[in-house]
Amino acid sequence: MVFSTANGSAPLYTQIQNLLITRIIKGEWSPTEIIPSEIQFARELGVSQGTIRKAITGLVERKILIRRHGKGTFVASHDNDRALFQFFRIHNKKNIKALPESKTLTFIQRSASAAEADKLHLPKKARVFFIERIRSLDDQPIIIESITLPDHLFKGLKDIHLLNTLYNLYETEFSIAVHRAEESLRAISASKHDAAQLNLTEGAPLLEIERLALTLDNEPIELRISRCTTEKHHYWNTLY
Amino acid sequence: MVFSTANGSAPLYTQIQNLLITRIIKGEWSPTEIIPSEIQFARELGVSQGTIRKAITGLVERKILIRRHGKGTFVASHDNDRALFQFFRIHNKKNIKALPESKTLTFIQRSASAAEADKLHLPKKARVFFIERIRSLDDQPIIIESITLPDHLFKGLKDIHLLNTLYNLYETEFSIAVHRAEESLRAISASKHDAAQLNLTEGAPLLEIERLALTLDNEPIELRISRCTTEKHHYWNTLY
DNA sequence: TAGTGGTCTAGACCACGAC
DNA sequence: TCGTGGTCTAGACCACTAC
Repeated sequence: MVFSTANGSAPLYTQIQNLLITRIIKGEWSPTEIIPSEIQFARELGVSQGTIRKAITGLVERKILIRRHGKGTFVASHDNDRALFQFFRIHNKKNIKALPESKTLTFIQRSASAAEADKLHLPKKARVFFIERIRSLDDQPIIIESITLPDHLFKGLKDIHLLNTLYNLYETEFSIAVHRAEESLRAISASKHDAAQLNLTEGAPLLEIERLALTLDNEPIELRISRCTTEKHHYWNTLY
Repeated sequence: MVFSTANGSAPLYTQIQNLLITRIIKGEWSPTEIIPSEIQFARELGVSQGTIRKAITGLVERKILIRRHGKGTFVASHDNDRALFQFFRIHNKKNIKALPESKTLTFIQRSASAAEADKLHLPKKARVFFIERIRSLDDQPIIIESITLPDHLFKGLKDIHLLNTLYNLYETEFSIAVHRAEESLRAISASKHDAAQLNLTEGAPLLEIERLALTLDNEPIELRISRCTTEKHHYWNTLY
């Protein structure tokens, strides 16, 4: 048995969860890839299938793994569904969401601001990619969004890449899997620039969403600031 | 066996979950009260303890029940912790929350507006309680909040009641348990009234949170509109 | 048909809390 | 000490997917 059973040690299934997470972080299996079956794991680790099931169930709940009945267990990935249902919270009046269209305004490399470096855990003035884009819902420009990415993680990123869903792009082209995102929301006044892009008057109230995307390893890899007009849309959340 | 095992029927643990939910809704056990032990349930329902455990685990995850090791399983309640950690999302710059102080400005009964009646599933112009209050964080007025309650559910509600945490009050005084809340967030401009109460200039951007609180039975029981200045605070959310 | 995850059982043993 | 929930096992059988 590879696990500690000493008095006071964590339960087996917790140790197995940590083992799985470590192996996923090491890249032993990538998003969308299948992991060994429960029975194989049970044999490999010398525990019962029930214990493996319990460990995997926890990771499924944390959206680290996905089970498919009859097929196997897979590392979670940012497909369009996840982008839309887990990570996009802007709804229209009927409380329906639609994947927005995006138009890139700016795509440059520059030095990180002090705030960006701080939030992305980068050295002062580290190089970053900076992207600005407009997102439209129902053919109306609703969101102006600025995205900052550490350039050492995204070597070779090109303007053309930005057509895809970003988190899917990070995964497939740069082997960076976003696991969770932390958002803080504020109300601000539209700048002249914001207002021009969103067809509003300067000073109009905008919902500002600052999002930091993190990997399973808790490394911040994207800072995204979205400013949204909420005349016809809103940010939706459910509390339990 | 009281359960269906016909081909195509839901799993036992799902049927047991539904049974438990039904019995909680009927009021067989109230928030904070203990429910029978797993072994008792297993005997009563003629299934194994493992199946009961699986059913209860699901309800614990949905925050309908709470387990206490060595003590028993209890119906979830809105204590201060839950109010603060699950249902209050306003943080300060250090990303710390503090339970706000409240000062009541208005406490009246009146007819519901069309929007209120619609959202609370009430007949047109049904009578409601309407409360307006200011909430302060760190001694600063931050939030102006208006609350609408169907008066038939809150018979005898008095101004004096409002000193408590509201969801706890609903539970203990009116036997109404809030299970979840749906929020929609927008940016708006402060009205003259808002601005005066929050020491702001008219037109300042405010974060407006419209919250509908629902019971386990999916009945809406409170409509709450909070307008927050986000100069020194923000709304915090994590996505997975 | 073979392999996967999904359900359910019966039972042993552990850890916590109240008495 | 007793009753509670918590962990872990071994095994039966079901349901879905692919071949």
